[in-house]
Amino acid sequence: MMSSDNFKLELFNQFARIGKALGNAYRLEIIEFLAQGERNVEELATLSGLSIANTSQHLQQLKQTGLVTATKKGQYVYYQLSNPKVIDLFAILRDVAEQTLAEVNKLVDTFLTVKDDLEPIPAKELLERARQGLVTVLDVRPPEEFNAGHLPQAINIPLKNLENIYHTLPKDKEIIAYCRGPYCILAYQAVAQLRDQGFSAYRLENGFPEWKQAGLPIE
Amino acid sequence: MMSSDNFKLELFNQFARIGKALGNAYRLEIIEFLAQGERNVEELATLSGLSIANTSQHLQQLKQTGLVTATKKGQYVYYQLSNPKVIDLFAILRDVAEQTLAEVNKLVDTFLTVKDDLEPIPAKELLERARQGLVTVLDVRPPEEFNAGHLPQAINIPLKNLENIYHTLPKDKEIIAYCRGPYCILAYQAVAQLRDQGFSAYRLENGFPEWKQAGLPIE
DNA sequence: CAAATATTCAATAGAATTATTGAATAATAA
DNA sequence: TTATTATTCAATAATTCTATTGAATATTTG
Repeated sequence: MMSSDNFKLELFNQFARIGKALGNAYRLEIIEFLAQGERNVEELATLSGLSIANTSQHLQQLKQTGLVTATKKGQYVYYQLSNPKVIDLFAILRDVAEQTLAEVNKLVDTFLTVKDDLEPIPAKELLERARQGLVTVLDVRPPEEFNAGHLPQAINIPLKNLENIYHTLPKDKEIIAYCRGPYCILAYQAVAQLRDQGFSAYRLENGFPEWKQAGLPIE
Repeated sequence: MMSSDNFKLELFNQFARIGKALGNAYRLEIIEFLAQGERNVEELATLSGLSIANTSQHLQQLKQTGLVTATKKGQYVYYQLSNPKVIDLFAILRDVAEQTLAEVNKLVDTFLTVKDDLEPIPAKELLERARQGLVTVLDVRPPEEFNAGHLPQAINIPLKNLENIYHTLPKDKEIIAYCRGPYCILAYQAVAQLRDQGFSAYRLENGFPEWKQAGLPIE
């Protein structure tokens, strides 16, 4: 019979497995990608810039700790987050990092120079204003992520297309841009470009996964 | 100027530092001890069974990731959690582990055989019943953790003293025992012993730190 | 049936992590 | 001032982690 000290150590070793799984930048990035919707190995490798073998290795680790699940479709293996709480876990990990690691703030201050987040108006108010056509909600993620789920009334203009399309946007409406998460550069760059063109543009602080996890409506 | 890919990788490397810090069973245990109140190196070494040098090494890592802070008092260095959100982070990490790692449930089912948690009666109701003297709230942590903070109306009987003291407890009142966290064995063992002696005893599901983080009153 | 494609596995090398041991440092007590 | 105590540092060895490379496996296409 296992002693209570051994039991506790074994149990905490299991908890530590989750910590280890999150202890690598690429695996965190994969989690962020999967938070937008399921992806296959090749897509994840391309998105992250890793080799396919290395991507598969990281996915095996995430799978073995139960953070992701896999589904075979033909010869493609699609990966999903196993549980929406993984989004909450990553969100609070980022939050803690933001508050405890000076380097996070230094990086953000240096690189993400478009400062003002959207004033934290209630999500319900944003939804109502969007419904009334008073603001443009702009999703700058790739189309397949938009298709997997997005904010109600959102339009999808991936950042790389923005330069060619912004002139079709009404200038008399505020634009609220959002992306994969709170540190997604695409939303920052979109807001910067739009402001350069005279638009009144802001960034939603969180991304689509956090919005969804908050129980807010999605399409 | 840092490219946006580099920026993202650097930022996620910072997030990964938090994951790595949590990727070791002993550091998680230290976090759980510090969640009850500040401790010095020697105390933490004794509680965890690690050498003082090794304990200090783990503490340096936790300090460098900002999860703990240190305060010198005479020749003693006292460590604290830097931020109560670290308790939330550990709680959700456990929660995710519970849902994704079969081994967690296997360990718990095998070792913690006293099954019924307290029915999830609202904390407010528990508090009111304690105030009216209808239940006994029993804190089985060591006295220094009890002194650092505890549930209102709680009495402190460390598990090792319970055998000699339980006869002083009123048998006509339910006993609600709590400890350091949801998997703390001391509360399980207390409940088992009390039931053996004919008491109507249950375990509070969470520990003192989670109670506190929920904004519930403490003494 | 063979070729192509997607993915995983296995082996390897280098880097990172962890525990141990002894030395060094800082603060207090005698 | 010296001895004691508490803690940290540094070096080392063992273990674990990560990326790479090539092979193996599974599925689809021609």
